[in-house]
Amino acid sequence: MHEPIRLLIVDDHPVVRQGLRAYLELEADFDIVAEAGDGEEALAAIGEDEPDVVLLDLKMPGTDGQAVLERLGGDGPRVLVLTSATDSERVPAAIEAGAAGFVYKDIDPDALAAAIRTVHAGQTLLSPAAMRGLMSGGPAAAPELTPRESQVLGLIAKGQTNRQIARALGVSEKTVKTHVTNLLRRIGAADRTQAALWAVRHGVG
Amino acid sequence: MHEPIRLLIVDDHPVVRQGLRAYLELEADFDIVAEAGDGEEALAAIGEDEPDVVLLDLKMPGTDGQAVLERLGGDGPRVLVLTSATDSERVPAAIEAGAAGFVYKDIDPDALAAAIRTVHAGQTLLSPAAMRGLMSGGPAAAPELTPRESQVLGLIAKGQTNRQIARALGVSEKTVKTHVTNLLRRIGAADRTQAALWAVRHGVG
DNA sequence: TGCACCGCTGGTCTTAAGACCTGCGTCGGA
DNA sequence: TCCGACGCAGGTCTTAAGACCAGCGGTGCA
Repeated sequence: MHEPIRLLIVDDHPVVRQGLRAYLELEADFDIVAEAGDGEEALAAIGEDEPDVVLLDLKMPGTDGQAVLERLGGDGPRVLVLTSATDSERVPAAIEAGAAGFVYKDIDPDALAAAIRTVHAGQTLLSPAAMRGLMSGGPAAAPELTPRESQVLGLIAKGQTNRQIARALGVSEKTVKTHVTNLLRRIGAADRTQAALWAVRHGVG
Repeated sequence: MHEPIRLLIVDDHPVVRQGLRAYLELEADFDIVAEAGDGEEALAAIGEDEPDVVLLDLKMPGTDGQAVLERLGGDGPRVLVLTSATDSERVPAAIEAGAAGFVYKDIDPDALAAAIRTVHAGQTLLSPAAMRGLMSGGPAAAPELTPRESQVLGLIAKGQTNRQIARALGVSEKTVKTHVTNLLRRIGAADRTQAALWAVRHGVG
């Protein structure tokens, strides 16, 4: 009778956490012992709930995934980094800090379950080719925004309110809100402030 | 019987506009014909209300003061730039674009009235020494934030919410809000997004 | 001693923001 | 024709944000 793998899901977006929980709960050998929305909560959960494997998003406001890894110092649970195309430049540093591997957030459920079992078994999820691919080239590609979303993001990055953007573009505020909601989801930002900072980092606007 | 000087006040902060109106209304030879909260409103007001002198803040989200000056192309009303210690690096470009002078926002009311009359009379408010002082040295000095305000601003610039900041600093959210309110006023930002962008530009955080 | 500044915190209130529901019309491609 | 993407816009609802009222205690300076 083997013990289930105790999992902690760490991501600042409830949608991502819920999505991961929804399919990880279907695996009989997984036990999701906690969720955390930021690094501090994650560290607390690691202390209290003693997960075997942490699914850790690196990009979180405040105490982020990298800080968690550094606080752990290679001790404790195995850490599987959740990343996305826009954030993969952080992965090498995370591996350096003790992560046992990484998966893309849009990985299919079976592959994710397999990745969890692999790191739990003490292996790492690193192939030299994959690491080289990650480290080659310049900044990560920006996610695909529609032309209008890019335009709205550019104006957010100039500090405009939705109302101002609506006026500038000659559309309703409701329409702007829709674009904002959509672009936030695409770039993985929780709010406009993060979106503005993202835009600055990625040379938008 | 001479005509009053028709004034347009352009600043995105209602507090600033109200403050200016409060003391300019006391001058018998001034007639405040309009206010505007951003560059587009300003241009519309210039077309409709035909001010003689525009008191123009350069730093506004969206269509800013510089854009207004460029759109005017040196035609139309005399423009007196409202600036603050943190924004004086924009003044030379504004003068280049046709502004007739500049005053600091914290100027005393009598001096402001005199400045308005001066530019209205066709003169400029530029002394070579003042311009040299503006253009010498590097980036403008940051306004004086308290240590705590700087700290909070740094965390805003990392995309944190008030709640997250409160947790990170070990204080109440109420306290964070107070610091935010105070620092927004000091740096002249209308909201946290603008504050974050300001911080990025000024190397805070 | 009085005052200003600082950090902390409570309260009330308004509103901008954002999530999530919906639907329409246009366009392009299978 | 159907479907997805896109842009536009309506609706409902929650809540984070921010303004502005207040107060406390500590510190430093005139």
